[in-house]
Amino acid sequence: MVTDKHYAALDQVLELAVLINDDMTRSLAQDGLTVSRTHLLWELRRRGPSTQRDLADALKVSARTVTGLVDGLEATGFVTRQPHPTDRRATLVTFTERGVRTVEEMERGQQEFARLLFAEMPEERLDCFSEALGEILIRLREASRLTDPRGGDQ
Amino acid sequence: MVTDKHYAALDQVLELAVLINDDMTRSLAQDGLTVSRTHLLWELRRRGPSTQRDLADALKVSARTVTGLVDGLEATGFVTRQPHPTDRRATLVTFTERGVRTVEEMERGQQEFARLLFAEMPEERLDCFSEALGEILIRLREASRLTDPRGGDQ
DNA sequence: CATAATAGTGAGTCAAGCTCACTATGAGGG
DNA sequence: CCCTCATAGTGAGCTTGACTCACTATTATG
Repeated sequence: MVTDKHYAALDQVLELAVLINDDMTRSLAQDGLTVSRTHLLWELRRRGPSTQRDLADALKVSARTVTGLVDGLEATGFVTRQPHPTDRRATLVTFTERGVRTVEEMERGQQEFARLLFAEMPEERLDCFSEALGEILIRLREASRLTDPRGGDQ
Repeated sequence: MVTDKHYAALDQVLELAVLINDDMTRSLAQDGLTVSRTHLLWELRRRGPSTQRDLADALKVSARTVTGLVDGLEATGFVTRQPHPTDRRATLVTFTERGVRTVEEMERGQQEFARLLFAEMPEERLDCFSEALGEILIRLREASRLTDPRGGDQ
């Protein structure tokens, strides 16, 4: 049985997804940054200097798309392409000074965002929320794994 | 203070947004339907026959964009354009038979989705989740209202 | 009636994804 | 050693969905 409560909760979840998305889009529209380019920067931060191939795999995007994103990020001075030390086919994407600074700013922005969402929430409620959300994510990941044509089982 | 718990919860929320988005994109890629076209269908369902202007406002999108979406939906036979009875500048977008059937199917899909996410969850936890999410949405809407250049205060 | 506002569209731009075809390089098998 | 195949990256060109600007047709108003 699906009750009204379930529907109400679903509506909340959908609204959350939309608002989070909007927020991301909006907050990054400076300095020629876009959502996708920002994803790439985050991934680069997580992995350190990487080949475009590795970035493509990590972002679940075609190699061609990464070429375009890196083109953009290079043009605006966030990253540079370096020759790969051992594989002359590959290039290493690395941060510039400016890129590092920008990512650090984005991290501060995320801290701010966490504060906005949760700072006023009593710990008990946060725990409950987090546990429920954990359950939901498990189900969602499972459903996603089953339907995703890219076969998201890593 | 922002604690590790806050960060963990934020990560969960971000993952939720991504998964929900992916799910929407994937589940609707049939019959020439896309996310935006589907949004328009939902809005049309909610409002009944509407002018493109009204749809543009409701979807917070330019009139030009709605023209394109309606073009697509008309081509695949989900909606038709009818002359407005009193204003000869305007056109009314209305469902075809097929459009109605499709929207009803989508509603069943949403029911299924609610079941997937919440059916196994004890009511207590669902209540707590929903309340916490409500708080969060209030803060998010507020933040969105402040930063949104379109001035989302209706 | 002249002017302003509104509804919709054509043309052209941009971001972000895709595929296909291509070059350059690397890795293995005879 | 060389021939073949795989891999890394890119050029060209397509799609969707957003945008703006300029335009037509119509309505509303001073």
